[in-house]
Amino acid sequence: MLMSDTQDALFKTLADPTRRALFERLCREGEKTVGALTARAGVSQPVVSKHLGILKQAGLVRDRHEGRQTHYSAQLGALAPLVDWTSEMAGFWQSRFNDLEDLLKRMDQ
Amino acid sequence: MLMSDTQDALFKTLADPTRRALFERLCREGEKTVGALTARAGVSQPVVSKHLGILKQAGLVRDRHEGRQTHYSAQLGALAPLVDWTSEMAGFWQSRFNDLEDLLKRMDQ
DNA sequence: ATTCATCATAGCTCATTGGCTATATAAAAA
DNA sequence: TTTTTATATAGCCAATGAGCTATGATGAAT
Repeated sequence: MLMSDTQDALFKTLADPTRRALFERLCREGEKTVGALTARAGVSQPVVSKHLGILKQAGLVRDRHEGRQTHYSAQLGALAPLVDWTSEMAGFWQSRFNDLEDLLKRMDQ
Repeated sequence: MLMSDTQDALFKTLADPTRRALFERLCREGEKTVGALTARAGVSQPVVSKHLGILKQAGLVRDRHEGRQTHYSAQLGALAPLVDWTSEMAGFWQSRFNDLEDLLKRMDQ
């Protein structure tokens, strides 16, 4: 799997507000059951389950089964590719500004 | 405009691979015309223009008109809310971990 | 054994959106 | 002035996806 696919999955996964809110709650409040998450999600339980499945597939959460309930928790390390990507973009930006040749090239065109 | 709206716009804007590729090229290679971008985008010129419009609306690029061509360039500062968000999530994570650490320390005594 | 509680899956619908072609706009060239 | 070039806009279509309800699967409780 290419890194760009990982980035794509991350951006796509976090692009949905409901899904991002679920992930944020897990980051803020720690492990939660599907029921607890549903209670304040503003959408139905199947929708919550679906979103959690997508978050899991992106590596952003993990699940732990305990009896008949499933506990979800945030996997913060999964955000690393996103941080890397932004750093990379910032790096390109800076190197272009520090590179006199490119600067002159742009003034020349 | 709320910050969460900004984050939403950023994530949504960068979720599309074609759009993200355009932004990446502008970060890597600096200012480009629509024509230059279209030449390697793999999609038609109107599609490129549309994506650039969306990137502009999200504050990720700016445009400069020169004669009959439009030059686009990346506005890296627009990524700040994204960096802030990831930092915030990491912060919640860390503080919860520290709370747990403190709790365990107290239980240990 | 039966019922209840919890979560996941299936199937549907509607809105969004990314792609296209055709065309409008506007500047430069002929 | 007419034509060509560069970009933007309009309008269409097909695919995606986020929501719903209904139901399946499974563990706990009665």
